[in-house]
Amino acid sequence: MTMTTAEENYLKAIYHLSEGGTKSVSTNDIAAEMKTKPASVSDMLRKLGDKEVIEYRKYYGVNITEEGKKRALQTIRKHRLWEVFLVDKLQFAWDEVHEVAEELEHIQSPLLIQRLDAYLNYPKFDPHGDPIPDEFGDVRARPRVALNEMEIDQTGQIVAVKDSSAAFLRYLDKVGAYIGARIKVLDKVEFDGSLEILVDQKKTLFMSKDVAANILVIQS
Amino acid sequence: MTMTTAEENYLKAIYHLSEGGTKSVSTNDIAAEMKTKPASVSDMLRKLGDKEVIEYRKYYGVNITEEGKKRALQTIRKHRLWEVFLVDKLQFAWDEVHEVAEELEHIQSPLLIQRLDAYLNYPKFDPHGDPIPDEFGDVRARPRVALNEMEIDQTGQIVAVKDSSAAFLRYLDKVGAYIGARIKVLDKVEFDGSLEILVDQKKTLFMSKDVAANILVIQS
DNA sequence: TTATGAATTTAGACATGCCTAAAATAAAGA
DNA sequence: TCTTTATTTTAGGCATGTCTAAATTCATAA
Repeated sequence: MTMTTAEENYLKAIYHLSEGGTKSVSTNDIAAEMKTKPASVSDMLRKLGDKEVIEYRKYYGVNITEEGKKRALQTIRKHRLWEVFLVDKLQFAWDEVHEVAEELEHIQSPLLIQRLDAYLNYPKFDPHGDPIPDEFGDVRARPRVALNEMEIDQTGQIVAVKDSSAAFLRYLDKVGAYIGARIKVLDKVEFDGSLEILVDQKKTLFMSKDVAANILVIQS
Repeated sequence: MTMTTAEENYLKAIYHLSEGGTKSVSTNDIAAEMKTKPASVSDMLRKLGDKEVIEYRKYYGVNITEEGKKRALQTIRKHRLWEVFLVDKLQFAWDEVHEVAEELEHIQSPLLIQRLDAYLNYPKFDPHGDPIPDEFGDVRARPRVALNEMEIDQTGQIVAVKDSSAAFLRYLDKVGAYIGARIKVLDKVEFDGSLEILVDQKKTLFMSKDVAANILVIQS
């Protein structure tokens, strides 16, 4: 069973929207992610349901199946391997690679991906720090550290929070330290363990040791 | 003005069918080349005519325009650069690369091609010995030598004949030494200058110096 | 010059993937 | 429970690119 480029893109979006939660994903959310209209999404969900890569109950959103997850991870694997290629071999900057990888990921050739993987020396993470699934869809989680344990000049990406209270999340949102933000430790104050952080290469912000201890980071 | 993958493929086919001759290319020939039906070709010719990459007079075949030639050569450039990448970097065999390159050539990113070209060290020929057009569409013709001038162990590809009489072409066809065949000189007889040739890595054949002098080869 | 046959084009269908507008459904509040 | 509102689906249309079958055009040979 082959999938079109559009089908692969929808499945990838559904996979990403499913990550973390166990709840079904809504038509509206998929439409927003794919930058299409809900009506187009309904059409596609019927098709993906027929192919049994998602479980689709009209009006109740979708859940991705095991088969669907496997497929999505293969596409993600290809995307991330190409990103490594573009950065490591062709000198692209890490923030220039996404669009091109979005096209390259749909090339159909298992041999190509196998050879590319070997050529890149079996990388485990892409230039954004995201893990590259292996050919079976298994991913190696990158070890997380609390932000307050990082040293000056180390960089990474915020991936989670320990305290997910609304108040804390509101605070993070306010200062611009969202999940996914790329950060660098500019300074650490000996006296109280507070930190100065550079967010997304532009904004600096100060936070107490207690706040930093609640933020989980993967280092890069 | 952007072109779809299908349009690019048709234009490339028309370019190849135009090579050499100055005559227009027929709908039937394009259909054969593209493995589609003449009716589908007619549809596409109208579209390509509207875009002014071909000159299309109903019932009289098509001629490619200068703009069309430029576009076709860009696609061919991408195809051949990817072939070099697959063979030089990913250890593909020269006869395994065509299908994959056929997909890769449609990736839209001038920067990618520019970087790939540099990374491959600005190759002038692809693994089949075909010239790679530069970014302006100019091609460097590979120098041709008569087969009888080649030395033992040298390899190349038959690209033309000096004597194109029907009798000679019939002879070539009979022994399997068609235009495009990849050959290797296995032995040369001092006494009469006759040669032993390996064709397409499987068939060996003997030919006189006079026959060999009529066969033009690009060396690889 | 006209008829015949081959090449080509047109007409009408179908699949994919998108859209807008209208209808149907679910969920939440009175 | 009933009604309102937001979400979702369906209906119908459009563009691309394919097909078969029918109509048209060209070119050749009687």
